[in-house]
Amino acid sequence: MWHWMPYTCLRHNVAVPDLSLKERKRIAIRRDLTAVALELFLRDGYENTTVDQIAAGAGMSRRTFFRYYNAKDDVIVGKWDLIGLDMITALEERPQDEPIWDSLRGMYDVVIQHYADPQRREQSLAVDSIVAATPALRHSYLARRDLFEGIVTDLLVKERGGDWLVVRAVVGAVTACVEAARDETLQTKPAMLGPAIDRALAAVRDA
Amino acid sequence: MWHWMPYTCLRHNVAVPDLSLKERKRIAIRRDLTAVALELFLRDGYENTTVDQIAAGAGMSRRTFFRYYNAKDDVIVGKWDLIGLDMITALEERPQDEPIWDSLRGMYDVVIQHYADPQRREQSLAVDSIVAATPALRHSYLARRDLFEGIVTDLLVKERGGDWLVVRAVVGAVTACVEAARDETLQTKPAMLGPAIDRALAAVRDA
DNA sequence: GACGATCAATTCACTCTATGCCATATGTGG
DNA sequence: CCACATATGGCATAGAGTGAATTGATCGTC
Repeated sequence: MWHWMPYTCLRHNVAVPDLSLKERKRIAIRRDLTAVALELFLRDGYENTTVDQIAAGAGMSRRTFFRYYNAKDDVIVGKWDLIGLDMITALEERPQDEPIWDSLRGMYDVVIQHYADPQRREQSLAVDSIVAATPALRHSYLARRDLFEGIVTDLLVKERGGDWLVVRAVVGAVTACVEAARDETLQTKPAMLGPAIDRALAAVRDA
Repeated sequence: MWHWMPYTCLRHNVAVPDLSLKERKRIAIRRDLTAVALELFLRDGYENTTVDQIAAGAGMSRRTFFRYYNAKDDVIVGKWDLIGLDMITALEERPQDEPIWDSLRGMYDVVIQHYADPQRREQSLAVDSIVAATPALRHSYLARRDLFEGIVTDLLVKERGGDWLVVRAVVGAVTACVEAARDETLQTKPAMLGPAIDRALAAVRDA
């Protein structure tokens, strides 16, 4: 019942150079919905905002909202799918003979870049603050992260071979480092994200 | 709105040697509920089982069910809180000057022990199979794991000092190794859990 | 043994998410 | 202008979760 393969779906959207009018319309409406939702969530909190309010704010019925996002949390957590897409693309462009540890570190440069852009950063920090304040959204985020780790692991195993257990463990370990760095730096000193990631990675490697 | 500090609460229950009749009753009822739920979930699946059915099966109303478990998934995922308690106890008994990496590895012996006991293993494998088959429960499990990692990190930082970022990263990395080992071994070859954990840890350390 | 207090359980009503179904509107191409 | 596909809205429903008031059982006290 959960989202119809977000990554492959979105990837298709990105791969096709010029999207059809219909698809562009769809993306625009989704953007509208997230914008409205973000505003309401920041003002009233996630739990105190109903889907009806979001839908009404974007000028549509609740039923239509669920045609664009299959769950209330998707409207906010779905953003990560797009970043995840970029990360996977970045990972695939890495040289095949590179140690996966380094490939993964390189993959996460996408996130660092993302937060380096002031435009995106402001938006993302707002999202992060809502997620941090809402257990339910934190759960959704963790679920997405888990899904993402699985996809990355499968990709690496398929393209480079190797033991699934080992690859999965390394993917999880690197992700844990990034996550720790995110938690520590993001709200107060987002510029330090990169160094924090490297510090965490170094700590794990010679722990 | 989420669970009233499961760990501290349960710890209190365990610390106090003889529980009051009321509390023992409460624990017994919770056990009944999980037993009924487990049976229904295995037969019909998690999504196809309503809270009403579980409550009726245990001879109570839905409202009363929610007095014992604050959410439907708690009835199944809540088991991990107890193991988590044992793990934290095991961690606290570790020598203070031991490298945290080793302390954490020792802490996870509790899980290995748990699956070594044929009695508990059968029960836990049933739970695991349901969780594996149900995305929603997987999400709940991830949330519990995240909470647990936070508690462990805070404990280590408080008792041994050190950089939060580093401790959190190491905790996450070790947990990721255990999780990978669990995923690979549990359903098919549970006896190999210990070796798999060590293999994953070794792989991360000299990746 | 009766009485009153206390706490658990039940009942009822309600909100909100999510989904299926069918009618209707909004285009789009012939 | 019409037929057709698709997007949308409205309606109905199931199920999770919660609050409030009521009933009921248990226990100490006299």
